[in-house]
Amino acid sequence: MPKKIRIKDIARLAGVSAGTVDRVLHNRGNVSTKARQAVEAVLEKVDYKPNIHVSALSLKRTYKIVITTPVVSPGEYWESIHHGFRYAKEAYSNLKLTIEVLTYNQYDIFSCREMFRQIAEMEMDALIIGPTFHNETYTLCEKMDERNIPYIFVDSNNDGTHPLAFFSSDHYMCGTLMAKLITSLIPVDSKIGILHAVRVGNQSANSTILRKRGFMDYISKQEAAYQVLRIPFSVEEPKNNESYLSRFFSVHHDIPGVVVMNSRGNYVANYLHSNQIHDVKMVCLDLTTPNVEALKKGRIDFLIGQEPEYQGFRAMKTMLEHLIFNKPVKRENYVQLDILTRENIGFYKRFNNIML
Amino acid sequence: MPKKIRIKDIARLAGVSAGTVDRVLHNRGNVSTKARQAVEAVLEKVDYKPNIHVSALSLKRTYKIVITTPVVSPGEYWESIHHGFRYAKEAYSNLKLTIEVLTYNQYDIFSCREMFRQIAEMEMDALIIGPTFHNETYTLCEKMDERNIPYIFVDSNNDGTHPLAFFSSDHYMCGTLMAKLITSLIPVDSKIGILHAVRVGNQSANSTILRKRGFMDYISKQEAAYQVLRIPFSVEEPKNNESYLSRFFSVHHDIPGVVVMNSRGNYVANYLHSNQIHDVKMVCLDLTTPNVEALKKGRIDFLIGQEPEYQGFRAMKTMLEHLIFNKPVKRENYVQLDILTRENIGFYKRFNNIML
DNA sequence: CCTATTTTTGTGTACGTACACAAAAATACA
DNA sequence: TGTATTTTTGTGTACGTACACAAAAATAGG
Repeated sequence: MPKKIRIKDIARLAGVSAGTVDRVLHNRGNVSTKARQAVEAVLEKVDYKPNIHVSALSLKRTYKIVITTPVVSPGEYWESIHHGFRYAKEAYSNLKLTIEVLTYNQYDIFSCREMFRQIAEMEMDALIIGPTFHNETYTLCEKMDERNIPYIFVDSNNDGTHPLAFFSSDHYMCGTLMAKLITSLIPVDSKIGILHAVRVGNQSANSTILRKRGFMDYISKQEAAYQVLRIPFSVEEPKNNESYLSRFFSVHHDIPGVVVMNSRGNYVANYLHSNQIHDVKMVCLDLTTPNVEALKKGRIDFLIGQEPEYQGFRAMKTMLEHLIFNKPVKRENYVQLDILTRENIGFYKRFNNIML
Repeated sequence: MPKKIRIKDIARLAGVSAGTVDRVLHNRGNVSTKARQAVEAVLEKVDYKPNIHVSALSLKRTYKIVITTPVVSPGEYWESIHHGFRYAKEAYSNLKLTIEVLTYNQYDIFSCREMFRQIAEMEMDALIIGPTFHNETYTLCEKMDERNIPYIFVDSNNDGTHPLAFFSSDHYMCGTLMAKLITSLIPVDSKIGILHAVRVGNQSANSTILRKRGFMDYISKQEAAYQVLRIPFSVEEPKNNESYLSRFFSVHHDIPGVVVMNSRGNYVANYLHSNQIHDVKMVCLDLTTPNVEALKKGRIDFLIGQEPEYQGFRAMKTMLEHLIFNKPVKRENYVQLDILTRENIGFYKRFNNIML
């Protein structure tokens, strides 16, 4: 077992002092070419891994990180992502961190535009973005690129930008998986109800669209001729949903399976239950509190999880380790698509134990 | 934000020196009743969380941990558990650890008995056990209890013993889940082939038996009348398996689904493929390399994962934090039952990112 | 009451890194 | 060449904990 190499060891091997090694490691400048080369030569040879816990302990300066995401509601998807942020912050509680959370209304493009305009001018060391509107996000990122401030996406990537990294599920594959699951539950050639709300004002290839594409591509590749029927639904304006659903299910009273591609599956599941419409198999998205309840009660058959806590945790962790320890970063990070049933939901850890 | 409380702070509040606080925290003795009470009173009030990274840094003594599990083969279940052990060891690489791995032949009770006899007498600070044979494990644990050496199980618990903790899947629920999945794939009232090898010499309620029970209980609760057929198979003596399988499938050529409750699902999947028997849905266990391949090729429909890397990681981590930092331990730890398909297997992280 | 012994308590150092500051070397300029 | 200035380098301290060791207090024994 090779002994751990320390800064002091590198200094000795390079014939310089520890201070010089430190300056080279952190690009602090004020190092002669000769000394730099000597240190770099040693670094080439040895496998130096700084003890990040000690680094954190010795760190003096304060880092400021800004987070912007859609508004957070209890028990919902974005709350889980924020849990991840907080958990990472605790894991690095010996660092001196200032974290500012700024949320926008994901159903109001003007709210987002105004918030992003402010953020673009703020003092900060790094930015974490939960994007919704493509153009607004793009504009913000352009500004960040200009100012040389690193940013990381959670939930989705945003085309044309240059993030340090993103943590997201593969939305297309998510749709494919949902198709696979619903078709395994229902007879061949039958109808499938599909509910996906496209957000007004969002011109981008957003996650729901990608999911739908993955879904339809899978269906069309099957030998069986499924009939996919769109169920009207609006997350923004819930008042009409009851009537949308009742109209749909009175026409298609024989529909054997429904897929919901946003996190409101519980709404449909509970509608069906309270209207005594049984035997409709359901595949839904996200472990929101009401969805999990519906799953446990057997009103939803499969629920897909996108590791939101993990996304938040990793985004924050990656950013901190980049900023402070200069750790190399993997840019593309697709998270697991967890398949949950009432049988295995109880063991799903989310957060209690997983990290650190 | 409340400032972090340190040993020094506790000392000041209790009117003693840092050394005394240290002695109380670590039960090192040589503390007057008065001083102890003063310190304990302060500890009641404040939320002291030692900085375990610094603790590790300051630690002088070496800890020895013994691991015993079945023999490890490349790409198989137990190798993943050992990956977890190693990963945890790396995560705590600033600790002074001596780890001794002693494996036994899980198909030879005498090999196990002899190995455990030796282990019972060895010098060590802690033991991690991957149990197979109930009585042999029980005897070893009795000895450990006597010697006051803590032990943790991975993969299964062992009745009647007193482990510090165990990390295992809920095997009964695993069987239930497999039943749920296979019945969702095949027509009602059809036949199901089930393959589960009971190990010779293992009288205990072992994991396979529990899985079978969970499976059968689920099936018998269904309205549909499935017919469950046992497929003969021997992991220990593979030479007859080919003929077992050919006999079974020639009789039951119309069987629509097969469940394999040990990790050899790929064997059946590939048999079916090479004998042009298609349209047999398969639900199998464990992400061994050959199983994952069969899943990706579409020869297996659902694969259940039991987080073996996580089991190993957590077992080691829990033991270290107990031994060294005196961290409170949760005894019962059931791991996730991950449902994998060819669609989501690619995102399954196992180890690359998860921990630390 | 004094000394010897034991118990209790406090102090100091190491661990590996960041960074401030002082010291030394190199360079500029007269 | 000598002094001033800048660049480069080395040293020392802090961070929070474990633990060795020395100092102080309490107790025992005569």
